[in-house]
Amino acid sequence: MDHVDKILAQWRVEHPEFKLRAMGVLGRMSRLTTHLTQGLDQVFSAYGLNAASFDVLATLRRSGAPYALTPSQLMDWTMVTSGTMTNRLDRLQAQGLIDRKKSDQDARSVVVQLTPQGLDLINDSVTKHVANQNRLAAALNPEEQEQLDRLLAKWLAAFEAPEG
Amino acid sequence: MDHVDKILAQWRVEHPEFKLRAMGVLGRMSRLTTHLTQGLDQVFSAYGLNAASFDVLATLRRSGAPYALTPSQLMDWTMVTSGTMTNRLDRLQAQGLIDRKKSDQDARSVVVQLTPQGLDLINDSVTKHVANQNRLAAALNPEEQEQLDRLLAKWLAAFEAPEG
DNA sequence: TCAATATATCTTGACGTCGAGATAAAATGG
DNA sequence: CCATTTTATCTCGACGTCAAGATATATTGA
Repeated sequence: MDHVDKILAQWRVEHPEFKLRAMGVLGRMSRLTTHLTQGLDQVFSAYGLNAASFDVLATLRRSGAPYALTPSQLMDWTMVTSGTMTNRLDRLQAQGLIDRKKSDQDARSVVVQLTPQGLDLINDSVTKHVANQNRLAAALNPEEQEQLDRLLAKWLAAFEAPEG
Repeated sequence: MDHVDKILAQWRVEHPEFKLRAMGVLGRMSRLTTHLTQGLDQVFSAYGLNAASFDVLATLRRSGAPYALTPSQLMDWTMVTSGTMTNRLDRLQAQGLIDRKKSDQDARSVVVQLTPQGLDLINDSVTKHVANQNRLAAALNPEEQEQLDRLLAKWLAAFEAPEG
C-alpha cells in the first residue's frame, strides 16, 4: 500500500465508476520521478551543478570534440524553450564552464563551447552520475529494468514517432 | 530510434565503458513525463487550472465530504514544501475555489475547504482528467499497463517502503 | 510548573521555467 | 532585386518552487 494506492482507494470510495488504471501508472511515474530527481540532484550538487546545468554540459560533452553546439541544437536535445536556454547559458558562462562566440557561418547564430574547466567538470561528474543512475535503478533487477525499458520505449514512441 | 536512443548512441562513442541501462530507463521516464505533463495540462487549462491547483482541489475532493483538510495534510499528500502550499492556497483562495478558516482544535492550524464553486469545478474537471489519463495511456494495451504498473510499484517501494 | 522542544503556517529571496515579443539576419519566391 | 517569410537568439514579466527563517502555539519532560 504505497502512496498512490491510498489515493486510488480514496477515489474508489468517492467515484467507484472511475477507470483508475492509467491514474495508477501516471501517479507512480510522477511520484517516482520526484524521488529520482532528488536522488540525481545529490550528485549534481556535489559538483556545484543542478539538473539544468548538468544537462547542458552533458549534451555538449557527448556531442564529441570540440564540444561545441549552437543554442538551437541544445534546445532540440534538451526540450526547453529559447528563453530557458538563454538563462542556462548565461549562468554557465558566468561560472566559466562554457563560452559563447559568434558563428562564422551564420551571423544570427552563436557557438557554445565547453571551457577546459567545463570539460573537466563534466568528465568527472558524468562518471559519478552514471553510477548514481545505476544505484537508483538497482531496486529492479536487470531483467526487470529491460522489461521496464521496453514498455517505456513503446509508450514514448507514441509521442516521438517520426510522424508525430 | 527515439530521442533517448540517440543520446545513448552518443555516449557509446564517447564512453564505451559506461553501463547505460539505467540511463535509458531514467531518460525515457523523464522524456515521457514531459510529454505526459503537456497532455494533462490540456485538460487543466480548459478549466483555468494547472497541475498544482488541480492537485490541491483533487486532494480535497477525494478526501470526501466536507472536503476539508489542513495545509499540513495537503503537504503530505502532494509532496510539496510549506512555502509552496501557502502559495497554492493563496491563489486558489483568490480564485474563490477554497476558503481558509482557523482551526477550533489547534490555534496554530488552519482548515482549508472547497467552496461550492471549487467543488463544482473539481467535480467537472476530474472526470475529464481521468478520461484524459486513459487516453494518454492508450498507447499501451491493458496488459502492458498492468505490467508497467507492477514494475513501477516495485521500484517506488524502494523509496516509500515503511522503513524508508 | 515551566523551560525546552516540536509543530503549523507563513514570509522572503533566489532560481528555473515558460510564453510572448523584440531584433537581426538568412532564405524564399515572384 | 527586393519584399516577405522564416530562423536564431535574446528580453521581459509572470509564475511555481524551494530553503531558510520568522512567528505563534502545543507538547514534553525534568
